Amino acid sequence: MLEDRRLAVLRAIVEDYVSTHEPVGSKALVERHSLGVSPATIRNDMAALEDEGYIAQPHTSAGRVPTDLGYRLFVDRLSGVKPLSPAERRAIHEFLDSAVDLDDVMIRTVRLLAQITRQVALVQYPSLTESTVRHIELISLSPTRVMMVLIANTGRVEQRVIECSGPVDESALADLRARLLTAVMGHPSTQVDDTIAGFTESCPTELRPLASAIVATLLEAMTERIDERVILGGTAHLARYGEAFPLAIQPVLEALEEQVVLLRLLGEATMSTGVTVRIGHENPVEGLESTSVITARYGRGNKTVASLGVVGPTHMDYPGTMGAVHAVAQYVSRILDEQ
Amino acid sequence: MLEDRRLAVLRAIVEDYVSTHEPVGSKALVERHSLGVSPATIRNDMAALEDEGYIAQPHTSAGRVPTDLGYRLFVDRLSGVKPLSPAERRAIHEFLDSAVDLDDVMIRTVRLLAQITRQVALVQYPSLTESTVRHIELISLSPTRVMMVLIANTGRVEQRVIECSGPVDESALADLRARLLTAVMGHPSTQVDDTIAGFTESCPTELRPLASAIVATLLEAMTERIDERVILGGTAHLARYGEAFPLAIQPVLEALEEQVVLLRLLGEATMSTGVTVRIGHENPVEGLESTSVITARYGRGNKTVASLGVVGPTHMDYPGTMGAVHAVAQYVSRILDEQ
DNA sequence: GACTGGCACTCGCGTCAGGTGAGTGCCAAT
DNA sequence: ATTGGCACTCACCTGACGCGAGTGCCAGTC
Repeated sequence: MLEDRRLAVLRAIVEDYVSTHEPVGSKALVERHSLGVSPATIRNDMAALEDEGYIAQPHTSAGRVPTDLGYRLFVDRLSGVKPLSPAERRAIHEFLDSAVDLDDVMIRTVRLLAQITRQVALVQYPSLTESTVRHIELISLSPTRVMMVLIANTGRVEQRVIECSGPVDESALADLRARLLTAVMGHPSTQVDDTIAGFTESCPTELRPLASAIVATLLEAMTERIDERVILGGTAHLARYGEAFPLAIQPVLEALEEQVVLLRLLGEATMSTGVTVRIGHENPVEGLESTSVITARYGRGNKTVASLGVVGPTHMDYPGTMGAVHAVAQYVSRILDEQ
Repeated sequence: MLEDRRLAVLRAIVEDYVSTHEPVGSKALVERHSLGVSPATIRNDMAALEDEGYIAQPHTSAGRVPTDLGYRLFVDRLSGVKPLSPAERRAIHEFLDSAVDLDDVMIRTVRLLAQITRQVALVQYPSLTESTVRHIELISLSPTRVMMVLIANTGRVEQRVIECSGPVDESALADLRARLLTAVMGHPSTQVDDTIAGFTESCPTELRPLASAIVATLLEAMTERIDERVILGGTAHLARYGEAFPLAIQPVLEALEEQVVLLRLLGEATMSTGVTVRIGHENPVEGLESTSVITARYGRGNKTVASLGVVGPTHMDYPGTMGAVHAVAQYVSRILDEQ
């Protein structure tokens, strides 16, 4: 009972603070929410909540503001995931359905997510390592240069140029292409190392130098390029807070320019189903101590391929944002399935 | 003589203002620059410059600040292009030379440009329309779906999926591929419309439905995708000014998120050789009235392919930035030539 | 006629004092 | 356990004030 009301107070504080962006006091709280008790009682609860570290006051004579811990409790126990409105769902559907290729899907997704959450959006390209090889093409650019184009079943395309020690003729290339295809086509790229072992040796002697060069490049493209790409959008939303908040946007913008950082933000999502929320200092990234990151996995079938999410100030609308991230991840999964 | 000194005063004002970011007064001016006259004389010149619209004062009792017109005159007549230091040139060289593919070149370029100018950098991908077709590949994804991969001599790769009305067998695809290649390979993509006219009719009847679908997609990829890609970096530099300046960064960030806007910024560069500078309101883009854009073309051989540049506050170091943009454009051209 | 020293004037800016009010913590009463 | 009352604390706003950088103008000088 007592515990219940305390939690209700915390919820009310979070909700008010998120909507007004101002420290909330005991009087305002009883007025806006029908808590059925007097401000004095609320003050006692607030004092207790402050002792436990869920809220804090910026100055002695100011209202209370949730701490990271407070938001954490709110997200874990006090709020659900707010489903999107039918209109929003329809908008997502229409917007994503008209994408023409993978790049387009990614770009549309990041814009969409930024728009409906009014936050900075992050979308990771489908991981190569989690996908299967759909096609490999070898194209002769000049007598001694070959371009390898690698196409994954997710629609992702990788290209590499291979410098050869000697001239390569078309028929040799065609031969190698056929051999390569039978060796790796349809295999998950994680297993390519295995399936391709011994490939060079299986080729006729005269092809071996080229074959080994190609295999080396292929493996490099497969493994080294775990270097996944992440695109982001909606950075302008950061400036919305800039003025009114001590949330310095420069470090945030700097952090968001580093692919490595973006990958860490998205990558360290727990494997749990659903939406992952990381609040304030829970973030592993320097410069993002006063932001929260909400991510979800998306995937082909039931296999997760990559993540997407948003970055925003800790005082964000968690239920709504979680709902949006979840919904978008689902739709993107569906789109990828269709392809 | 008189005219000369007035221009010297304008130059001094621009230089001082760019380095201090504070309105500059007559006294400070004679102290920092050896103009050989008294502050009172300078004041007269300043009054004249103000009448002509080259400078302005924020408040009655403040120093002077250059207007857009003042910067324009400065750029046109008072400043040269400052060459980079040998160390900077070497850094550019090393950094760009280790790029592995076109994407990598672009990404490295944008980072480099942002870093040395300490400004927001823009780099346009080499235009498809200005390039020639190096290879076209048709890959069967499923019985009724074909992926077309289009490779330009700039290293750029476009992919499209074509839905077919009926099943397509491999031999038909191989046949079509060969016919397509002989038709368009090596041709500038601007001429593909012409060279491909009548292609469908030249095919055997049974291939025609697929052939026409492919031709349609090809043309679409060639023309509609004048929709060039522009990448940007160094947005964090915007925040550097945010605090101290009325330069609201939100509209700028918003504008920079629109590909169309970026293209207009880069695209409307005059065809003149060298570096193009657009100052403040000269910009055709809403929201960028208080920024300047400095662009240069880069190209393969002597054919310009695309543009790159930076966006920054009007009170930027024009000679230095112009030098950097120019140098980077040259190096990128060289890299593309080597490929 | 161009330049200069002098001088009165303007006005943004930083500082300080005082008043206001929202919000708190504590305590005695229910 | 809850509540009303009360003294206390500060952040914030406001207006007054002085400072000083900078200007425009004018009369004097080369």
